[in-house]
Amino acid sequence: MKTPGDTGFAFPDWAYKPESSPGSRQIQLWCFILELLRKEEYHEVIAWQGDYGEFVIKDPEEVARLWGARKCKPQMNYDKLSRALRYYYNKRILHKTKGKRFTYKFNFNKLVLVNYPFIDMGSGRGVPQSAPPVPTGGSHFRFPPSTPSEVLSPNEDLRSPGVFSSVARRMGRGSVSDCSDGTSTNSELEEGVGGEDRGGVGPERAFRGLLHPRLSHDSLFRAYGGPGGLGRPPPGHRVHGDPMSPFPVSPLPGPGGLLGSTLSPALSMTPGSHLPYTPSPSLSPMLGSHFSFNPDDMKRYLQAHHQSVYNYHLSPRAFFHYPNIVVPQPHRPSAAPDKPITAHHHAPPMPHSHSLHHHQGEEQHPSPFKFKLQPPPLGRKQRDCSASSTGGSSSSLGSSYAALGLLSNSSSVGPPKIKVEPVSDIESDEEVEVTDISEEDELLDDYEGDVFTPPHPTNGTAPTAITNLGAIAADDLDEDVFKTPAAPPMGPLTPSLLGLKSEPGQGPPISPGGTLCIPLKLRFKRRWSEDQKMEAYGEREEAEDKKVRAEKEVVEEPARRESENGEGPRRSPSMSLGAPPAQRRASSELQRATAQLSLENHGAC
DNA sequence: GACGGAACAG
DNA sequence: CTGTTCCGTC
Repeated sequence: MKTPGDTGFAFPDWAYKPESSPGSRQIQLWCFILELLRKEEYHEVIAWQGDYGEFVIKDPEEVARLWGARKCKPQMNYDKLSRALRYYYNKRILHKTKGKRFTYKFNFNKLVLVNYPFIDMGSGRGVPQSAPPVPTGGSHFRFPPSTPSEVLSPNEDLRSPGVFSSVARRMGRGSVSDCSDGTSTNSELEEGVGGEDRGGVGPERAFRGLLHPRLSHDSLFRAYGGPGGLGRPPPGHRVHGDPMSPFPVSPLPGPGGLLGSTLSPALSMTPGSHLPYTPSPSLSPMLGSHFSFNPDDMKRYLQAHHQSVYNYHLSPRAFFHYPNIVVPQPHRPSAAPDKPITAHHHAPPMPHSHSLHHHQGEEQHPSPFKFKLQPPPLGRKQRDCSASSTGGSSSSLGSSYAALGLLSNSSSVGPPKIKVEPVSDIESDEEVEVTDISEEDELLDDYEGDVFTPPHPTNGTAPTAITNLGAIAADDLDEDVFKTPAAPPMGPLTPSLLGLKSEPGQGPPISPGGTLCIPLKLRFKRRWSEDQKMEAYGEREEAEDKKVRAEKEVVEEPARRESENGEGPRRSPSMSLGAPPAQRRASSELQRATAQLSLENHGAC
């Protein structure tokens, strides 16, 4: 299963971002390092070693030379290169392994998360051949906090927790450079990613290819049954991916599957749990009136949410990332992820679970569902060139572009339909992260403590989950703490992912597979009531949000000036970050439900 | 060797 | 912005 060309992964060219971001125009050092790391031929000069994500530069000068060659900087030397590397510390892309010469460690949380979605993580393809040892022991996987100023730098929108965010954001903007210099790896990428795609795709692959990273792993997974859902290999199934791969490839065996492996503990809590969902009364027709489980109501209800989300929770940037993604065909609603096929047990009393049903037939394997991607809200230079250039070529690339809102025409969709699905989103995430640092930490700790089982020693098993360090922003643990959490093969992770830091007595029941067992109906109901509560909270939250913002941004002119480019307020008040856990949980559920519904509703597409 | 400030380049 | 180049410090 390795990719034909198999040099592992490559970064899509959208990552290049030729036009903007001067600094990212070319390959970035970390990409380059990764590139070397995955090629056997360079194992003499640089190789994975030690902890997960840790690598040692065996021949500094050679690496420098190679780097210099790549960048056309003949004068490059290790001293300079290392300076560049050091800059990554603050970005939390890398950190130094103290005490070991020439040894650094990647923060795969960000890198992988951000970059791998476009790669075939699902099949382990596209993963570096050589990879760092699987996590060994720590339960933590966080980066030492960067300075607050760094992390919360105004440039980062104040909300950026860290690299993860910044990288992701950059990605969204297309500025993250890809690892290739544009000459060497695109093909790889296509082969690796696109190539396999054609065959039978695993859902995750499809998702990844199609969606924005965050969207893909979080919302999508949740929407599609989360762990163990579609097409996932049976639990216990092999952990695939490169055994050595540092990238937590999807391969979580079993239910923890994509989610577990892909998501980082932190991340897991962010998107869903943080989902700052704040209902918008005006947009929620049903709120306050009546609610029934009849499909129409549900639909409206959810649509209202969508709207609400759209209007209040997504910033323009978010749109850029999730340009009206319409998920027409569900693959499989989250409700029945693990029991889908045999749904009879507890088939959720969903009114229109029909779509569900039919899919059940085809079940397991996922059809890569198609997304309708629509043009981003607006503005932004058209990066048609890139889109067109790759458009048809590789599915993955195409998807990537699509994800970036570049493929608007491909699916000539009329009026932009706004179906913002899984809201998990990006921006909100970020905001949340910042304001919720303390909670994040708690969550993380929680996660680490409870959910994360100590990584298996390098057993060549699946790499594990990538943690989202970005979310870790503030805390500081020293590097020893920075261990990769191993994705428990089975998925102890999931619970937290789905349940979002499920509190012992409170989270939704989780099935063994990590799937929620609550019937859809029930969930909706729950959501319903929560929404009502939330409404009440709405204002307060907003206020809080502002407060927080004020504190952080201080003089920054807030949003009074709603973006001039009518793209919608980039910072929506409701994006609130500080949503109480309960709300967050609810939000995530909403997301799930929404996704489901939306999927069903669009089944026709 | 590692770190990080500072100036500067693209 | 992402580096690159220098350089002083530990």
